[in-house]
Amino acid sequence: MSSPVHDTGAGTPGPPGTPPSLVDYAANEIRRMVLRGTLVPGERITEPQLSQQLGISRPPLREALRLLEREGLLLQQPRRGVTVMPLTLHDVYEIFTLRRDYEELAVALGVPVREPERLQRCRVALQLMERAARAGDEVAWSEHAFEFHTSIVALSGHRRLERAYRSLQLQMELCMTMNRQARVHEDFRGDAARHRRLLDLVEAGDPGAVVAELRVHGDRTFLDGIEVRLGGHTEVSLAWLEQVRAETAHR
Amino acid sequence: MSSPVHDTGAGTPGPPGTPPSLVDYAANEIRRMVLRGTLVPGERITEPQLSQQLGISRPPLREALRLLEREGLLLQQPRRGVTVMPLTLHDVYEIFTLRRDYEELAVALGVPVREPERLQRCRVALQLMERAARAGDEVAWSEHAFEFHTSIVALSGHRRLERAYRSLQLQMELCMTMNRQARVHEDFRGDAARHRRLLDLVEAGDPGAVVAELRVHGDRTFLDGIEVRLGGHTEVSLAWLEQVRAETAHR
DNA sequence: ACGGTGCCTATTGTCTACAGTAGAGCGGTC
DNA sequence: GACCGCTCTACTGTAGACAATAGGCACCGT
Repeated sequence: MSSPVHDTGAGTPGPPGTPPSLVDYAANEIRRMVLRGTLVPGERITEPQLSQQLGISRPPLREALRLLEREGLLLQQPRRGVTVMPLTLHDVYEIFTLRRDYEELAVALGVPVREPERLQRCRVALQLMERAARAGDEVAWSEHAFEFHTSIVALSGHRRLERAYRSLQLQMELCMTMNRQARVHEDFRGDAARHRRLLDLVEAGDPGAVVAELRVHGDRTFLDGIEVRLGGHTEVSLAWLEQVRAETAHR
Repeated sequence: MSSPVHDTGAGTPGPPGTPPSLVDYAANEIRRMVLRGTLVPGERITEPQLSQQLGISRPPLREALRLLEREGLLLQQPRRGVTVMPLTLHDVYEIFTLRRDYEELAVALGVPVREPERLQRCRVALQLMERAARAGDEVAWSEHAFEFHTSIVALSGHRRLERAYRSLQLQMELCMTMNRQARVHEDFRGDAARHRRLLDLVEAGDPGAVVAELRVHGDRTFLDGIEVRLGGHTEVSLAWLEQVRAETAHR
C-alpha cells in the first residue's frame, strides 16, 4: 500500500502541525481531482479503485465522499455509487445568484469595516493577484482571486457566511473547469484594476458603492460558452442568462 | 442489539420505498436528540455508546456525525470527540442575519410566482399550522411553521437556497431548544394571522411588500432570554440584538 | 506536601472482512 | 431471431477488530 503523503493542509480543524486526518486528506485530494477535470462529470467513481489510488481504506474515503456530496461537488445515488455532479444551466443560475447574494450580504454587514486588521487579508490577496497577473500565471491568479473575494466576504466576520461562500466557490471552479477548453481569459490588467477599485471602495466605507461595483464586476468568465455545453435548460435560467449578459456587457 | 426500525424518512436521496441508509437513520435520530435537548451542548458524545444506543455500528455513525458537524449542529475536535455545538450570541447573530437574507433572496427570485402549483405547498403548510394552532399543539405548530417558511423559500425553485435554508432552520431550532425553559410562546392566533398575511402578499405577487412583511414578521421567539444564557458576546452582536429588538417591537 | 513523570485506560482513527443488492451477460424459450 | 429470465460478478452498505493517541491517575522524587 502506498503511503498517503499528507501534504495538503487540513480542511478546517486541528492545531497546525498535526497530520490531517485521512478524511481531510481524501476530501482535499478528490476536490482537486474534480476541479482539475481528472474526474469527469457523469463518470462513475468506484470506492475500491479510489481508495487504492489514494492509498487509504474505504471508511475514511466514504466519509470524505459524503462531505463532498454535501458540498455539491459529487452526486450520490443510493446503491449506485457516486459521480461528479453534472451541472445544468439551472445549477449555474443557482450558483451565480447565491454568490452575488452572499457577497452583497457580506458587504452590507461588514463594509464600514469595524476591525481594520481584516483589511490586511484583502490587501495581501490583491497584491498576490497583481503579482500573478504580471507573471502571467493564470492558475495562481485564479487562486488568489478566489482568496480575494473570500477575504471581502470575511470582512463581515460572519463565519457561516464565509463557509457557505467557500463551498460555493468550489462549485464555481467546477463551472470554470467545464469551460476550460473554451476559456480565453487573459485580461489580467483589467481584472486587477477592477479588484483594486473594489478594495478602494471598501476602504472608503460605502457599502452601496461596493455593491454597485460588484454588480458590474461579476465575472463573466465562467459563463462564456457554458450554454452550448449544458442541457437541462429551464426558462428562468435562460432568461436570467440573458439578463446577466446585458448587465455585464459594458465592462 | 435492538433492531433499528428505520422509521424516519431518508435525508435527501433515494427512491421512495427503499429503506433509508443507516447513515440517514442515525443523522435523523441524532438531530432529534440534539433538538429535543436530550444531548446538551458541551456534553461529550462518545461513539461506542451512541452506536450501541442506536443499534448500529460505528462507521455509519461516524458518517452521520460528520454530516451533522457540517450542518452546524455538532462540533468535532480532532482526537477529542464530538459535542453539541455550543452557541454564542454571535452565532445567533449569524443565524438570524443569514436566515433573513435567504428569505429575502428567495422572495426576490421567486415571488411573482411563475409556477402556481408551488403555492399549493405553502397553502397546505399554512392550513396545518392553523389546525395545530386551534388544537394548541405547540410542537406540531412549530414543525409546520418551519415547513411553511421552507415552502416560501422553495417558491424560488432554488434548490441550493432551499437546502441551505433547511440547514439553517435546524440551527434556529437549536437556539429555541436552548431557550425552551424561558419560552412562553402561545400567541398562535397572531402568528397564524401573520403567516396568512404573508401568503396573501405572496399570491398578490409584490416582492417588496413580502419582504417588508418579513422584516416585521421576524420571529423574536427564539431570541427571548437568550442573552442571559450565552457568553462570547461581541459588540456587533449586542448592537445588532438591540436593533432587532427595536425593529420587532411593534408586532 | 507539592510538582513532575510515567503508565494505563478509554476513545478516536483506521483497516479488513462479510452481507446484500444492482447491473450485466448469457442462455433458454416462444 | 427477439425477448424474457436467470445467474454471476462487482460494488455498496455494514460490522467488528486493530492501532494510535490523549487524558487521567498514581507513584516517585524533591
